[in-house]
Amino acid sequence: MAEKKQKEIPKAYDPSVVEDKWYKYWQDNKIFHSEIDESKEPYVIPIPPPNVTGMLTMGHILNNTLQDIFIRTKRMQGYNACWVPGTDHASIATETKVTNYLSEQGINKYEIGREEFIKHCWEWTKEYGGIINQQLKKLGVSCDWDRERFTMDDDYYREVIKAFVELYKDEKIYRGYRMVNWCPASKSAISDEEVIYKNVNGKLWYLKYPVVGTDKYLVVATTRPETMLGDTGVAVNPNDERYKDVIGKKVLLPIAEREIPIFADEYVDMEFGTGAVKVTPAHDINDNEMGQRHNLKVINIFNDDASTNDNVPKDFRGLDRFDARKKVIARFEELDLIEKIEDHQHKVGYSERGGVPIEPYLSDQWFMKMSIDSAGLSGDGLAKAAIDVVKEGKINFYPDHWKKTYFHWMENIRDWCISRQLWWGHRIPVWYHKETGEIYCDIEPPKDIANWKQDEDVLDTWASSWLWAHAIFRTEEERKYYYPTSTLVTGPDIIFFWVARMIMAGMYFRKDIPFRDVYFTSIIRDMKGKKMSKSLGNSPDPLDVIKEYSADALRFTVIYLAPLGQDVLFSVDKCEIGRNFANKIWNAGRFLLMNAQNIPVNNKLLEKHIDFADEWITSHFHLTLALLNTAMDNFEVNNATKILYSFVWNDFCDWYLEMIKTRFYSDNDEVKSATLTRALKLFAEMLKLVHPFMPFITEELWQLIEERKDGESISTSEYPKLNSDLIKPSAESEMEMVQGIVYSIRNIRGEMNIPPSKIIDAHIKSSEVKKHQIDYIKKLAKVENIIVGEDIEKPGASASAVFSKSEIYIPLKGLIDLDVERQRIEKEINRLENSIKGIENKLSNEKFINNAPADVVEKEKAKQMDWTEKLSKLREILSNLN
RNA sequence: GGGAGCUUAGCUCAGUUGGUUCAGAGCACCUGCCUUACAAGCAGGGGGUCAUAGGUUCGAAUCCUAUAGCUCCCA
Repeated sequence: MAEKKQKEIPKAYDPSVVEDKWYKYWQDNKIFHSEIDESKEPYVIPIPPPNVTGMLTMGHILNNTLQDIFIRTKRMQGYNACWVPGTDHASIATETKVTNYLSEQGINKYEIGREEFIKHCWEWTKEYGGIINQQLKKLGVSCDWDRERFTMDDDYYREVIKAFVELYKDEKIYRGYRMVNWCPASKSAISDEEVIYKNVNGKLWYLKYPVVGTDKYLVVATTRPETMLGDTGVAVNPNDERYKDVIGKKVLLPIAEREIPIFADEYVDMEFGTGAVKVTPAHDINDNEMGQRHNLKVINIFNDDASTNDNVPKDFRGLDRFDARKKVIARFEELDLIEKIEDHQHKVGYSERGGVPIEPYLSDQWFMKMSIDSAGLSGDGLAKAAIDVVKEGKINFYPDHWKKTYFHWMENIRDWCISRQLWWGHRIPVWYHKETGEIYCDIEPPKDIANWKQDEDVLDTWASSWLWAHAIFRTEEERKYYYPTSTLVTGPDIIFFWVARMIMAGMYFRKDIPFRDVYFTSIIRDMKGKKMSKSLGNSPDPLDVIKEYSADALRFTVIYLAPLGQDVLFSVDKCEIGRNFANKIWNAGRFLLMNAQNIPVNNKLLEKHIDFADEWITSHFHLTLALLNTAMDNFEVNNATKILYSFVWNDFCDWYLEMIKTRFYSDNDEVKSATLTRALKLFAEMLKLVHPFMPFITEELWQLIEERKDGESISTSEYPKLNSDLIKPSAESEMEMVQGIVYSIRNIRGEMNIPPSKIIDAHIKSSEVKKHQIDYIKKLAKVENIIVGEDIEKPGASASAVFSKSEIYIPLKGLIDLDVERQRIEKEINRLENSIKGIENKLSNEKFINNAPADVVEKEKAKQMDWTEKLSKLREILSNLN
């Protein structure tokens, strides 16, 4: 390690080599691996498993950086930190991809059969699976990779099946012939949550149905004329005067030539269309409910791919639903049964994965009981317990307002359709007896398997990932130790899909919450506010960004830009924030390490030659730590980055490092040594605070500071502990004064356009400025000679400033521009006058004096005195100038 | 139709329990600097009626009401 220091430290930080080197080091040394350790409290994060075939997005970057910040902080704070990574099998997404891939090869899924198809799925998974995890490693995430899980792993699979059986035996799962959201593209049911509603510019067709026994027509308005083939009634509102006389009569349904009843139902909106609606119980959820109320026939007119079936007239069979629409319209036109066609914008449900309009469709499906009863109190579904634990504050949401959304959904929840007509996934452990139709449900198949036929369906992916929080742990012993987990970091878009269901699963299977805190991340948008997505092409590839700016820079930038609960407007060039910050840290380290090549480090001198600058930076370090701890406790991670940024850049670099330079140039070797030793120690502590945010650069520098043992890492070093005793008001105020004087002088330099090369002097009239502060003021304000005294007279042709009780004069013979100086002073006088006026108004207001707390009044009075004093000094200066 | 969130400097955003050193940061802009850690930098500076209108209060960016605009979720 000694040679390392001798090496030239590059001027600019080069992350490319450093990042891969340390990630390998961390893995080789199992820094992130966790085992049960009863002496330590566990801190656990279950990763939201990305799709096994997914690619890293900016959303993943934000989400995983947050998790890494939490877990790294807790690890350093002495918790047994365990972050379990993994992927889910994404049943419908993966099956769609594999199906498409195979059909490109001319292979039909149904021809090769289930087993063969699943083999292809596994091949696909092996080829593309895990890419995302390799990508995550580039980000520096400290997951325990030895614990990586996949929802289709044998033991996880078994866990899912076991859960199904348990729920079935407890009568929480049932099979029913129900109307579900049918995706004709994947020929499967999907859940309510997988339906995306889009605004569609469609038409409203007004169709004339002849009323039987009259020469009149009843006009119905519809957005889906093709479904008329399945109509079994026409409904009107019972209060609708227009239709009172036709209720109870029948219409002759055109094309189908079938008589169907006209009936009254409160559901019908009199304002919409003509006030008369066609009713298709097989293909619309509301119609289905009306049909049940009025005992209507149910005629299913579609096959599972949404083409018309044999329940429609011959000419109309075998047509895709959109072709059927055209043909129905054409026939109505021939029959002169269209009254009019209007443009009409309405919402159409689309299948999230299939991308086609969903079809409400009656089929046999498996459901899980969710609902609470109408009073919202009990019910036999799973929702109740999950509502309670959030209400009782056992689980916290950040931001808290997501609770409202959560409760609203949970209280209106409907039973969950968990069966999918797919092959890639957990096959439902139910067998039907070939002779008797008897149902058998268990983990193991029936012994006389030849007499049974297994259900063809698999489970919804979320019906496997809802077990994630406990199923990631393999043994009961581990579950006892690691469960409940600590923090879940996820997007609000899956609050229903996943968060709510995990809570239900936790309460049902473990009788305990799955996690204590849920952090909902922001959504990453582009600079125009559009959501980043691959299809829009506005999402940068995170790996390119890492290559260009470094993982540390990307991490820091994303968090810096992402306040809790707010969306993030991101563009790649914003990563300069993180890159520049990393460079700043690098150069601060470089400065100290370069000095360490000439000045010996000696820990025995740590407490020697301490002055107010050291006390001040230590005080500020602990002040910062206090703020940082509070921010982290409240999950204000974005705030935490700002706290760190300002300490590192403004306090440590701008002031402290500049101040220790005066001592590095001292001729007292012990002073030099003590100063450097202390600075390095503080720098190392600072690196620890930054480490969870920027793991790579901090590890690199930490390792350069001194020789570390094999396998030692900043990741497992001890996090700084807050020591409030070290927060010293005396040092803070002393520093404040030095800074104030330095600012004043710099301001004069700046306003007067005096280049740094120009040597100036300062005369300070003050009883407060102490000898030991003068060197610092000289160095920081670039002043050659300073005269301090209580009776200093203002030298002629000088610029002036007042800070606190001190008057500062800069003799500027030949340099001073009296107009500029006058303006400077007048500006300051103006500012003061306004402030004082405000305070005077306040203090002359009796109500303020009477009502405001005493300390506030005192504060205002003190301010008034200080400012008035300062004002009179400035006025004097101004008048002398004139 | 119901709900949630947002509106502060040219841009992107902070601002916890209401108190003129809280009107702030970064970027951009202007001026001066290659000052032996850093030009990815240093020093200085300009810039905002805190969406609008009312209200509560001694005092409002902060609390309440209404209005306008934007975003999202649910039906």
